[in-house]
Amino acid sequence: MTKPRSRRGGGRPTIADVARKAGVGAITVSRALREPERVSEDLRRLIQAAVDELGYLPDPNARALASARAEVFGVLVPSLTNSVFAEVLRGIYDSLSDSSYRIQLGNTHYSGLEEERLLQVFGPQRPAALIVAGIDQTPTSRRLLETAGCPVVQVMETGPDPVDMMVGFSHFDGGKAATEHMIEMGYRRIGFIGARMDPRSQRRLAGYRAAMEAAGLFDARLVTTTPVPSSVTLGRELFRDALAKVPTLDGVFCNNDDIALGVLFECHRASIAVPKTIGITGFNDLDMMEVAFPSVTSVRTPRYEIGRRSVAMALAAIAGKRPQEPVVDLGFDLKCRESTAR
Amino acid sequence: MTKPRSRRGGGRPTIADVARKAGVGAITVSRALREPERVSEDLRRLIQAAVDELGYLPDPNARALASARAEVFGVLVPSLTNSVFAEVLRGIYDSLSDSSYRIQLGNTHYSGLEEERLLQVFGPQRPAALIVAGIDQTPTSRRLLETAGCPVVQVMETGPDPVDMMVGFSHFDGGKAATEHMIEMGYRRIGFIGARMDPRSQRRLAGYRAAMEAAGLFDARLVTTTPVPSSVTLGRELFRDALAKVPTLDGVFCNNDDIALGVLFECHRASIAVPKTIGITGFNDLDMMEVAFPSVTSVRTPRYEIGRRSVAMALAAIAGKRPQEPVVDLGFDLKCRESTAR
DNA sequence: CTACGTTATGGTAGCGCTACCATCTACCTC
DNA sequence: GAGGTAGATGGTAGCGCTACCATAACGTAG
Repeated sequence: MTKPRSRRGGGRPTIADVARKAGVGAITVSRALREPERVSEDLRRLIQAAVDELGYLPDPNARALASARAEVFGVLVPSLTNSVFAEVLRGIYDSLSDSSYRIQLGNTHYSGLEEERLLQVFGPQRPAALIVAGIDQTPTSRRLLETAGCPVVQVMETGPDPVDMMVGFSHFDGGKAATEHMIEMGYRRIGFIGARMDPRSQRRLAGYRAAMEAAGLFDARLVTTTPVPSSVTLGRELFRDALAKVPTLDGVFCNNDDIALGVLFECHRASIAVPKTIGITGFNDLDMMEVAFPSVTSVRTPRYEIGRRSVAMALAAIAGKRPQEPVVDLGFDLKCRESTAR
Repeated sequence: MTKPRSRRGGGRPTIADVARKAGVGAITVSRALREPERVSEDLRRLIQAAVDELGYLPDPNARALASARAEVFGVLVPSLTNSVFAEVLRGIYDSLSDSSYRIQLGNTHYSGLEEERLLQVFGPQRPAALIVAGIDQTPTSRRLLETAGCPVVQVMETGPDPVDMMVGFSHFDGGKAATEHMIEMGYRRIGFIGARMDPRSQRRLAGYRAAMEAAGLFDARLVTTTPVPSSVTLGRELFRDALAKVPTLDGVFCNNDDIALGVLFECHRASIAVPKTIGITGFNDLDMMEVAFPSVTSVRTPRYEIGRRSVAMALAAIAGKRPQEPVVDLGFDLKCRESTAR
């Protein structure tokens, strides 16, 4: 008359099985697994033996329900194919692979509405932490983040008024530094070429504009942008447009490296000398920019490090040790290469 | 003397609150939400009104515990930065964004051991489906997949003996087709350049070798590989090595497009004419291959479609409608471009 | 020797949902 | 009109864990 083992559960061992085998209470097994220091050495060993013998693995769903907290990091990025976010993700994953946290990834497609929807999906699950790209959440998203009841890290940028914590750098300063470098190298009719034009791109453009205006070089006709998603192909096309608009163009600051690569290829194709006739600067400094011919000047951004740091801050907050300074600026690094070496 | 609302839960509305407000049983609310067709029109409306008014959102953890099934797709890829997998992921995400499934992503770093660890983490959660890259799982991983109790889709390749279902294409055939094309275009001393050399790269190499041997052109010295992770930089270096080893080299079939791009840049830098002196073929056909100068011949692989199809098959299996044919070969498409147009 | 922390362990009562089975009401069928 | 069937609804009993509180055992102070 033994009660049928676990009608629904499929028969894998539960904490009660372990407790029985070890001759202790279920709660002690639970403790031994989560806070070993609160259980005596002897019992701990006994319980570990039972766990090993039965092949017991705690049920994360039951755990989450009972403790009102899932061992899950929710991560929201605007794009999966943009290698910039891929590197942030890599940093996040590498920092979390030793822990028992799972990662739930959402793709917002650069849409505030989609971000809201995903936060609504993530929220009820009570994640351990949320990492979101960008600082321009909609009011609804912001409220959802504020009421999530877990640490929140906004990544990629820094800015005033964090929801909770922030790790990133100033895109405005990056755009400004890149442009100033080109001016310094003697370029004058420097175009800005940008696609997608998400908030970060906008701030890079603002940095470009500030530098150009400070040098008395700004001209609205130098700016060529489109809301269309960025790609190498698009870089080529936008460059053609820019050149048609301003034939005297002598340099371009590209919104990102994909665009810059498109420009570079088009220069090859049209036999335009780089850096002599046209100077090129990219943004992000993907691996290939250094290898390209000529090598391309770019603003190196700490993507991987942003991922790592965001997890470190979240874990600290979970452990109750909130960082002194909730906003971390990791800076950037202008890599001057052949494409602007006039 | 009302009992304190939800000591632990934080006070958000539960299914019982909705049931009370709508004047029905809790189970009817549950049904109205999950199988609306089994509840009468009237009650459905009543319940929906109560749900909206209270802002009720079901607790996914409680749901998962009670039903022994989480609304989660577990996805395992070997790399986050390799844009090939990024596109597969994009396909998966796009196919799942209308559903209530969450996605839990694991990064195996091309390691069988890490794959095992991740499957061990994913398993106890009882995911609705598992999508894993590759068909060369370790025996342990294979057993974990077989006993996961949910649909499993192996993606990127096809092969005999699927765990459950498969969507991909033949890397061997792809490598063979690319090599045959180069032979046809008149190249003779065609090198193979490959990095990482995961199982799929190995099969592309095997395809290359088969084509070369069939033409009586194979020479072991033509093959240059390394287990080091692939990158554009590495492409350049391996090409230099290959050229030093076989100065009469007149073409290269590259393991992937990153390598091909590195080769192309090095040719520019060393003033080697492409396609005249050296022909180049890549693999995957990333967006930029068409834009490169000269444009680069490559094997277009249906990455995005693999992602979409894998989800479609998994969802069908969840719904009890297993596809007739569990192995789907999506093929590939050789894109002949300037880099091999001798 | 009593009072009182302090530490180690356990029992009970949920967490919020759904599987399972029971019930109840039409609506047939013969 | 008895019996059967299908469809709609609800009650009960968990799912496997942990929060909370109780208890026991052991010092240590007064």
